[in-house]
Amino acid sequence: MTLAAIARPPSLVEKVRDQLAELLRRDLPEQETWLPAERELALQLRVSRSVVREATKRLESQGLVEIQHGIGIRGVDRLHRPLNDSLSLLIPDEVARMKSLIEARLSIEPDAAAFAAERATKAQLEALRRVHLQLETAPDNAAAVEADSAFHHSIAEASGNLIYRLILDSLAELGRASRLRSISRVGKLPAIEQHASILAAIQTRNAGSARTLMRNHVLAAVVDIGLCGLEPKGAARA
Amino acid sequence: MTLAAIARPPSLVEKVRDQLAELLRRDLPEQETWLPAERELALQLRVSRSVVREATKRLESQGLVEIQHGIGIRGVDRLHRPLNDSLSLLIPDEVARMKSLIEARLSIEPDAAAFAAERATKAQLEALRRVHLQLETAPDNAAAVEADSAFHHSIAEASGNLIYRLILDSLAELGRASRLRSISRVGKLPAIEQHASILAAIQTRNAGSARTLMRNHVLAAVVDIGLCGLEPKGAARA
DNA sequence: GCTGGCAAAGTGGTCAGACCACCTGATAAC
DNA sequence: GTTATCAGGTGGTCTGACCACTTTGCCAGC
Repeated sequence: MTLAAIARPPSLVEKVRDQLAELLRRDLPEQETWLPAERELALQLRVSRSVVREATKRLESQGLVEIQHGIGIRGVDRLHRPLNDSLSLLIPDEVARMKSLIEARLSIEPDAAAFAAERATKAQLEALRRVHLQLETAPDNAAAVEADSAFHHSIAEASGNLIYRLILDSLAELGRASRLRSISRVGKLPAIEQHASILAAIQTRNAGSARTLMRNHVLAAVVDIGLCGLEPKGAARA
Repeated sequence: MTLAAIARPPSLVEKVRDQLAELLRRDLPEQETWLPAERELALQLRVSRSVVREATKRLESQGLVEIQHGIGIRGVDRLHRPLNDSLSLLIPDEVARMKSLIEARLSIEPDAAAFAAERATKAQLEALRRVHLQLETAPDNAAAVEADSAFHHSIAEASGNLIYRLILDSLAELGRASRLRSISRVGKLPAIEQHASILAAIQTRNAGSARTLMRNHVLAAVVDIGLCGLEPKGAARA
């Protein structure tokens, strides 16, 4: 016999959090949002400042706001941050983390690229081209890493699957250090070339090709870092 | 020119959170852990109770502890919870969420099964068999869903990749409702059969077969729910 | 007029102590 | 023995004070 947990009336903090989250979710996409000051919020919501503080802190760790001492509370879109924190906690060892990271990317990114080839809107294709150009014209390594990440992010975005986007954003942030190492070692030319071919495949709506090219691109990164033996045997993919 | 952000000394709350997190990470795997009471913690750490509260609240939303009114603060392992919350926030619409969910599972679970076939330890194989038996002997639908989820969880565990485990745990929780619907409609027999064949493939270390079977298993779930058209074209997999 | 430093005001961060709401276990009444 | 009650401990909320950080804009000095 399985019993459902008793539903408990939500605490004040939860109510405040939900109300603020709802407000942010409505206004966020449009423009930068600043929440009122803590004291002001407490006044408006008829609760104590402690409650407001706990609620906003919670929103911060959910990646919905950024609290800045002496400045205020700004609405942001960092929903991938919690996953990021979880992974850092779960896998403290950096080498093990990198290995798991690559495996996970190999599972997800090729599919994301394939979906992007199928579904990308005109605006998303335009964004992809623009971001790709940014990598070509990047003045230094740091900017190159930035543009590299942005390219992968745009593909996840174009896949039309928000779960892909969330996961890949998080994995990208964890792998940022290795990306910098990789670009410092082999330069940005290989990445540019591979990105170009992936972009071409997506633009011509060739999902299969996009998948294969993305797979090879991620695998190339593995080689650049110096890891190996990541492929599961019996891989029945192209 | 790219500048690094100024490193700011961590706030009190962050220090307390890190210290407690470290303590929990060390003790958690072994047994149930109860944190001292808030007032006691404040005394020991020489900080005010507010700081302790904010820190523990943060740990709660990270899935590291569970705070119970009138009882205390218990260390738990719910690291997948934050991802779960993020996804619910990101995709409020349930149908869209379910669609993205299946796509993501199709990307990850077959690979996880393949890795499990390669890497599962004796103990993990034993656990898999035990969980499989639980599904066969489940007395009602609720128990069947439970056992079903547990089987997938065990495979993620056996994949040896904690990222897979974290992501799949979260996706499983989001899909729990649909699992119940599915089992109510078609019964547990198809699931048992499919699980059995996957288990066999893993036990014989046949990674390719495990991947294919898991893929079909997830696809079967799609049919049972009544969704379709999820496959990206040009899928170059078995 | 421009520059630099300084002070005021507004923000979040921390503190202390009180009281409320909830849960448990021991105790008293039956 | 069973049941009702209560005391003590827990987290939840409130209050109001003070500290630390930022921005802003005034103002003296150049």
